[in-house]
Amino acid sequence: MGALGELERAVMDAVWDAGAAITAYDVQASLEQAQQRTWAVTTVLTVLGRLEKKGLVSSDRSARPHHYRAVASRADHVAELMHEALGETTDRSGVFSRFVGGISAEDADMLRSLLREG
Amino acid sequence: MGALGELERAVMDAVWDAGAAITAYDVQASLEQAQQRTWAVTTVLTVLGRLEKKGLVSSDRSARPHHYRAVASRADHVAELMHEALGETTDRSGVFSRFVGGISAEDADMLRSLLREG
DNA sequence: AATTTCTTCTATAGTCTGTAGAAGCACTTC
DNA sequence: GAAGTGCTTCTACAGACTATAGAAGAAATT
Repeated sequence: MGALGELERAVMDAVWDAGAAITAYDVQASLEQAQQRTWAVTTVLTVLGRLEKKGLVSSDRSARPHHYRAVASRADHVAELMHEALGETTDRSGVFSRFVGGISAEDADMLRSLLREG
Repeated sequence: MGALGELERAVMDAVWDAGAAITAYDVQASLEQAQQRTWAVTTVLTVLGRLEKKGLVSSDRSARPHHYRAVASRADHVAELMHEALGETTDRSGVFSRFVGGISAEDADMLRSLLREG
């Protein structure tokens, strides 16, 4: 539900970029590499816990350094955010028109061909 | 920037629905009609002030009951949210594919024709 | 059993939102 | 011009959420 905070966002990026299940330590290392600072592992664990509560990650607690994985792909997540933004808006054509007007030619091409299929 | 709270959202809806510039009292009345409760005008004014700080509304403070208006249309706002969600995502086709897969046939038609033009 | 490794608990400070009273300013009216 | 009336600004507080991590507890290792 709620939008992600900055660190939560960074952690999700680490999880997504990992592709597979990773530990808090992996996330910690990934964060440190991506940003220019360090975080306590407990901080990372707290955030992972919150992300799990939000349904964005799931954990395997049988393995000893617990493993975390993204529940949905980044693409799924982003697409869902877009749907959420759209919501119940009645003026769909107005929204779509402005949306389409703001994307690159490449993006437009992709959308076009995706709409052809289906 | 930050996502809107529930009341902020309701206030924006009132402003958007008004179509033109409206006063805090108008918003108050609109809110009361839309929901099943009342708010102090000061509450509405505080929220309008916050929305102004966020750049979502602008105010004309020369008129005595100050007038507020939406800076962007609802469609603009929603389209911008969608762009923001998309952000720098590299896997555009993955996102678009999932996004398109989740919209109605009517929406798809609209998008298709909008993409044909331009 | 001692040590190391990892997790859970607990806690604090900061930001944001909801909520609105109190106090101030301006315009009208006696 | 004193007094109301209507509107705005100031100030404030409580609740939620986020960032942050130490301390303490549990488990695996030596």
